[in-house]
Amino acid sequence: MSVDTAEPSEFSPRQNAVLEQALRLLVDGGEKALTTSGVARAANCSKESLYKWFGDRDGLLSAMIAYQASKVRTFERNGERLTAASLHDHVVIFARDLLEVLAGDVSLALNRLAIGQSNRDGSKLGKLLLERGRRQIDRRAMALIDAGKRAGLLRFSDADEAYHTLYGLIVSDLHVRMLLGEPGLKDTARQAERAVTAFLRLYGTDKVLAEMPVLG
Amino acid sequence: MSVDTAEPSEFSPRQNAVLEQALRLLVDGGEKALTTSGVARAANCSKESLYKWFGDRDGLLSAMIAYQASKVRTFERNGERLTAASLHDHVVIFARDLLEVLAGDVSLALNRLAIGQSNRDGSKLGKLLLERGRRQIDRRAMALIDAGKRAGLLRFSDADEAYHTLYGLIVSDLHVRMLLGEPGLKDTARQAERAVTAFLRLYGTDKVLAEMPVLG
DNA sequence: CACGAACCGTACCGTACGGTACGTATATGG
DNA sequence: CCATATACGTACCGTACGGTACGGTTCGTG
Repeated sequence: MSVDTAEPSEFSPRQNAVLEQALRLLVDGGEKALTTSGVARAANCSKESLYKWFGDRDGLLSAMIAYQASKVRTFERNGERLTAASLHDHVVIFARDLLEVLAGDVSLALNRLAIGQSNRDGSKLGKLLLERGRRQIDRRAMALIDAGKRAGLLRFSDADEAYHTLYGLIVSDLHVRMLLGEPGLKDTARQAERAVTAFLRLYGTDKVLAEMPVLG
Repeated sequence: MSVDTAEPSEFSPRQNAVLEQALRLLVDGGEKALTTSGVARAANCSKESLYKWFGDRDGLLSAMIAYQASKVRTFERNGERLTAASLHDHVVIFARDLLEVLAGDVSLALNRLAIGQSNRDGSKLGKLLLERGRRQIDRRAMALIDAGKRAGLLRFSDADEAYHTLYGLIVSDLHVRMLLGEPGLKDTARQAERAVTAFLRLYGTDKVLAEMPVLG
């Protein structure tokens, strides 16, 4: 039940390999397939080592989340000058990346795992998942729309509110539907484009709106 | 396209009482607390009756979803004449109701349950939850925005797309956050108001936009 | 009242999981 | 070459769950 999060090389290579196998088991068979014996067998390690490294089953689950989060790296934007067109493109890319991440096997499996246990353990895993898994993508988006504001392309008083609006426009109820087992989105590109168009129509300044097609 | 659902009194009163207790157990202690023995004890019935009525544990879970869905009734709109103000008010009320439903104890517990099992049983429960639990609210919203269009207050080509936009604006990532155990929304009224304002700005005709405050 | 169906309470069975203990192998360091 | 630490594989234990069986009880019906 460790709480502190040391970013660099949180686990040994051997432990990472074990966590990788555990994630694979989880993705393939859901939480029920994720038994300590199963993980030990799949990773060719002993249960005793599992308990030594991760404490107990919950510790293993937390470690899986931390490990997966550490794998996702989002490149920071460079300080290039934003135009209406480039802002649009960047936001579209962000939208597509977001949808792709949320629709990923491992992401869905971990979210299902955390949600399934969230009203039993005081939502410890849920917190972890939100903090570790979401921070990167949130920061990227906030930096983007902040840059848009500084370039006089976006207008808003509350950046957090604007970001949540963007998020809702992009994701809608897709995430929950996928978590419930519905087959993935058909046309993510179109969905991303629609969302960004709506977002810019809501928060874009005249400089942006001037370059957008008229409604209808 | 959808499975036929025998609406009236799907279960006997006794069975409904049992399902009520089962839901209570689920809400209080999560899926782990929902054991067949526990349900039998809480509802003062025998396990044998449980298996006779619902087949097996999955049957019980499905019955719980069906029962809960049958309890939620959304009054149909009457054909009153819509104005810009009344459309706004109706959509705000819808938004608040939607947030309230999604934040409800039982709804969250059932969604967690279905999500937790969704990659094990072929998402049978997830399908059931989406079809039974969502249809009512979807129909209500579609009827509302359709009426708005017929009254010349809204403009869109694809009603489904417009509805999903509205849904995303209202819910954003709140549903998933709550499913992950985050404490509920502070100010649902404000959230609903913001969402509806944005929605009307995107899809409202001049008749609606004329009555809205200028941006900023 | 008698009969049968439905149902309750409990005891029971097989299984499978989380967690622990132990004997063995491999590697590292003096 | 030995000593120590680390980790593997397996066997084991207690527990708790899903599902079944059975005797006793209530209740509706002729």
